[in-house]
Amino acid sequence: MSSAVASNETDRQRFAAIGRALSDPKRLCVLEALSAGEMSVGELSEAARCQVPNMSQHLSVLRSAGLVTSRREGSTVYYRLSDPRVIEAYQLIQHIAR
Amino acid sequence: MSSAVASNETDRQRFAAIGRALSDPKRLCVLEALSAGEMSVGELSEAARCQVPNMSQHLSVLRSAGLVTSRREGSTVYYRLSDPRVIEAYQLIQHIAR
DNA sequence: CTGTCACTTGCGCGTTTGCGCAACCTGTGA
DNA sequence: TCACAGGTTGCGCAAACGCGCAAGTGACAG
Repeated sequence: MSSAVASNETDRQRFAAIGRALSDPKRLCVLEALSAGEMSVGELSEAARCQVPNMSQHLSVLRSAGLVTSRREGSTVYYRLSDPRVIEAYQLIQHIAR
Repeated sequence: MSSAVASNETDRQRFAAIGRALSDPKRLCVLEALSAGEMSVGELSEAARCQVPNMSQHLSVLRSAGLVTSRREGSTVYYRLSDPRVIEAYQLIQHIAR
């Protein structure tokens, strides 16, 4: 079966976690911003027009879904996409939405 | 810009609706089932091991996100994927989750 | 040690979500 | 007309979510 799609319940829960990470406009805004490269939490919160604690929570959702990774430099934390396919998936969704 | 990803707030809300549709294991189960072809609500509820009214609500989420369409034949309603790219997107998510 | 800057975490609130259950439509056949 | 099978819709509840705000942590300069 080349179009392998079938999976078990626990797998689907992991996949659903990714779907959930993609289910909020501000988190999508973060992905768009990070597609241009690394950004700090402060910069991202400005891009999404929300407060820093709120952005930190959104980033934690994206991080536990495995879509972004973080790196600390001094007191600043930089986030980046963990996988270029994340943007591919997002673009596919954009096309599906026409 | 070939990797066009930027969008405005209202667009992102539509994209987020698709993400939300992908954020539940039972709805993903539906997409897997429908990747093999049309199915009735009763068959889908059996595949996802849930009650028919519950499945009907999940299908309504998928339908308003534009991922599935329905067709009535007698008293039976058949659902199908509205776009083959839906499965592509789901497979991408599966790969991202490893 | 004391601020201070950059984040993260905890808490409380209002809203949304998923679910079971009952009621309601809508075709189909008798 | 009646009953029934296949779906949909409405309701109520517990759990999860997004958010603002306050407090906590970590790194670094003075």
